[in-house]
Amino acid sequence: MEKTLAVSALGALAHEGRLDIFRLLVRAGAEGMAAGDIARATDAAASTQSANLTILSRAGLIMSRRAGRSIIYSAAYDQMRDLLGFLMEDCCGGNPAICAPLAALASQPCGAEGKTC
Amino acid sequence: MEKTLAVSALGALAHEGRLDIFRLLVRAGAEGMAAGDIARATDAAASTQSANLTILSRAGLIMSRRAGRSIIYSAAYDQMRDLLGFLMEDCCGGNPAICAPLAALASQPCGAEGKTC
DNA sequence: TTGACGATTCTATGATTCTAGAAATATAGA
DNA sequence: TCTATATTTCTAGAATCATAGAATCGTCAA
Repeated sequence: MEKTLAVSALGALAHEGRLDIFRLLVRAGAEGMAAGDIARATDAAASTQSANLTILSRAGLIMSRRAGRSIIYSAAYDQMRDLLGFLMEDCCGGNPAICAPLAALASQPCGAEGKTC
Repeated sequence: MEKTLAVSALGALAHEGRLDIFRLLVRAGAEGMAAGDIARATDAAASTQSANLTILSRAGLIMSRRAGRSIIYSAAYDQMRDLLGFLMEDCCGGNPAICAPLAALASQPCGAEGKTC
């Protein structure tokens, strides 16, 4: 991932409303959620909502598809993975000590103690 | 990690200059770097530099200590790990599919193909 | 104590971002 | 076609952020 894209993705997530939207979509899975349902869930004005969805889209963190009158948004898991990979890649440069606990965190099986995954 | 802190950390990193500083410090390891050396490496005005260091500090991503006339900054690896953990925790909610490649990414031994770590 | 140096804080200006109302666009159904 | 619904785009004011010069603070060495 390029630095510019990483900055844009980090900026998109650095907003309480957009972080809420993103987490909602990640929880919603591949089928996604309609823009209206997202707005209802996060209690935001439609136009504000739409602006935030655009920002997340442009950062590549979510995708959209039309279904009738609704537009369905879903999380772009690949991009999420790339972003985390980018951050982790940097974290290892001169000090692999941080890698170990991170690897432990990620490789722990779902349902293990202290994990929601 | 609390959402507010996560937003603040993401916001701190969502800036090219600050991302550069942070990556530099992560590479510098636990001994850190003096503010002046960072400014020289990133080619920034002293006051701009200082403002950015303050923002990263307040987000908990870096720490500082005085050494004579210099102030030495170093990356807060724990906070970095917590932030990644927070993002990963969310990514697993309803769709563990993303966990697997992430775990692979993180648990891959340093020096493996396609990894800088 | 004085001077030099490293760094921060103060300050003001310019740029960007946030927000939501109003208008416009796209689709479905009668 | 006409109407209702879902969503986006347009717009402008308010708020926040970014930047760097100038002044200040803390430390060291002579």
